[in-house]
Amino acid sequence: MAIGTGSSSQLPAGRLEIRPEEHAALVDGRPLSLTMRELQLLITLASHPQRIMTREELFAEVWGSEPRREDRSVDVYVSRLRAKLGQALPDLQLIHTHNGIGYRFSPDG
Amino acid sequence: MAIGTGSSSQLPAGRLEIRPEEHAALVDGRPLSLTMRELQLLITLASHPQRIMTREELFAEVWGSEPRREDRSVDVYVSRLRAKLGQALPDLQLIHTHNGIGYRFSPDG
DNA sequence: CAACTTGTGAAAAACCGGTTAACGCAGGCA
DNA sequence: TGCCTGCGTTAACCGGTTTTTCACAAGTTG
Repeated sequence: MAIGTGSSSQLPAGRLEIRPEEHAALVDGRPLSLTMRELQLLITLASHPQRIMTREELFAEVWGSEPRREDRSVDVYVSRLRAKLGQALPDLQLIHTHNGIGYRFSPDG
Repeated sequence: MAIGTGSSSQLPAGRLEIRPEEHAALVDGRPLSLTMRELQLLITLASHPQRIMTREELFAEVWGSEPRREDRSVDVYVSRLRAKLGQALPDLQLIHTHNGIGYRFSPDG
């Protein structure tokens, strides 16, 4: 797993590679077809590995504002992201739910 | 045992580490899966080591209100907390009962 | 022992999260 | 312009989890 900090940065080991500046996320070198929101959510989560992020934090970074009280957008996008990641990486559970708090990205599943 | 005051603060020696701002409690680096109430109760207890805290104090800090007369919620959550802590740290008795008064958190068992 | 206190399991109620579907909007194009 | 397509948002449903509450067993105190 790698998050590119420049278009040249990448780690050799991981299967998932994220290149924010290229608007791309690759699994085994093949690009996932993510929408803008999905990609930004993935980037945000992956930028803080192992850290539990609240919906407010995620919404702030991806949407750039505060969610209204009952906003489920983050949930919906996490769901879609999981679906696409799960298809490319069936064996890994990268995004973990923390009930009552938020989500956590774990690079190693 | 360490209670993080910022996401960087941590003591090297202890096995239990609490990071309130990350909504996490770790034993030997591995996160306990605590619910919100359980975590808040642990944080509250651990924030006042060696101090006997009454049910009223604990309830006030965790629930943010006053318990009704016969409320046993604190007891129930202490029980659950002990169960989860006891599984991760079988040799330590971190939460002590003070009959007729309340509970006390002792970092060293 | 008798009265009181605490521990714990379990039922009931409330809440939360995953998912799907429906809707609206904007862009592309004939 | 009118249609089509894809994305983002919102709402609703369902299942699972958490919280609350209750009941009784076990422990403690005097």
